[in-house]
Amino acid sequence: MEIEKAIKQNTKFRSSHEKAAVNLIYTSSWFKDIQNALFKDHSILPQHYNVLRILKGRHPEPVSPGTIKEVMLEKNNDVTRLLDKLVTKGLAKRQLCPVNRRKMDINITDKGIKLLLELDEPMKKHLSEMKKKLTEKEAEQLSQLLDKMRG
Amino acid sequence: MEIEKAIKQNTKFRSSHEKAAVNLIYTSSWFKDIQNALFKDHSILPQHYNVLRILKGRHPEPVSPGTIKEVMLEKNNDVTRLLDKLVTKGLAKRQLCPVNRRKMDINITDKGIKLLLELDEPMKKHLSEMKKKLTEKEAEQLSQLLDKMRG
DNA sequence: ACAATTTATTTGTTGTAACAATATTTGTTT
DNA sequence: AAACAAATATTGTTACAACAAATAAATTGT
Repeated sequence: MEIEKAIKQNTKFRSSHEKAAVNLIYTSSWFKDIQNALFKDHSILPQHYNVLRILKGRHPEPVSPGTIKEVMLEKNNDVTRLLDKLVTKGLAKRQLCPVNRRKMDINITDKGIKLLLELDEPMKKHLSEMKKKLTEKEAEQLSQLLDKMRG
Repeated sequence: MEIEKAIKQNTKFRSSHEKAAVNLIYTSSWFKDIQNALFKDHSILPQHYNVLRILKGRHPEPVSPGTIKEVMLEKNNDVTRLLDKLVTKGLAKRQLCPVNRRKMDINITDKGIKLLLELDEPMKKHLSEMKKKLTEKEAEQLSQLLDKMRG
């Protein structure tokens, strides 16, 4: 559905750029609602999943909160308390970095890895839904436009 | 910058669709950070701005919280307390709807309209930044791809 | 070696988001 | 008309986000 109809807008947008901006916010919110539902059974949010993926990507190397923040999709988050939650849930562990004691060494645990494995199937299904809607070429094009938009 | 570099990803994405999904979240977060900064001086969030725009769009007709929720960009929000804030700040007013007393009549105030006017200039500037990065055609294309992604 | 600066993370606080539960009014059925 | 169901908004509660301030360790300059 076109964005005008999705938000029941009667007046036209002032420009294509404004329309694209509104569409970006609307679509990302729509997308995040779907993701939230995906993770809900495991009582985590998309941000937590994102961090677990980062940790697993470097496993068994530890990662510091600072590095996590740098590579996270949504940088605005409170990494300390986000990690608190993962540690409390037993999905990650946190130790003082012996080399630089200002830092923390964060690692994913076996339980965390297991959780990612469990989420693998639902995630694939989620992506396959997307593949029904966008061709390979369109997905690439979308990425390129988003890259370009950020300049 | 390409999304891989933006999030310092060493491994390749599993598919173009996964890349586009990650890029969507990353870009919308980036975009929202900019918007947050725009509204910060007035102590409101993008959601509040969005609601004020909706109210102004129908002014002087009142709008109910339910209708607001329907047409909001981010539907997940708590409309009641979002309106509480606007009312407290004197930007909107809330009265019982005389026709259907389950409903509330929400209106934008003069102060609210004035705030929108003040934000008009910064918003235009914001959009013109975007116009430097995407051509008219590209902005349209982006909207179309986002529409298509939602199916 | 010591003070000042920078880096890395945590903590405190306030505002907002998510979700379920609760009124309250209206509409529907018998 | 009374009972029941649906619609609409609010409230309560817990979790999370935003931002500033604080802590603590490493680095730099003198």
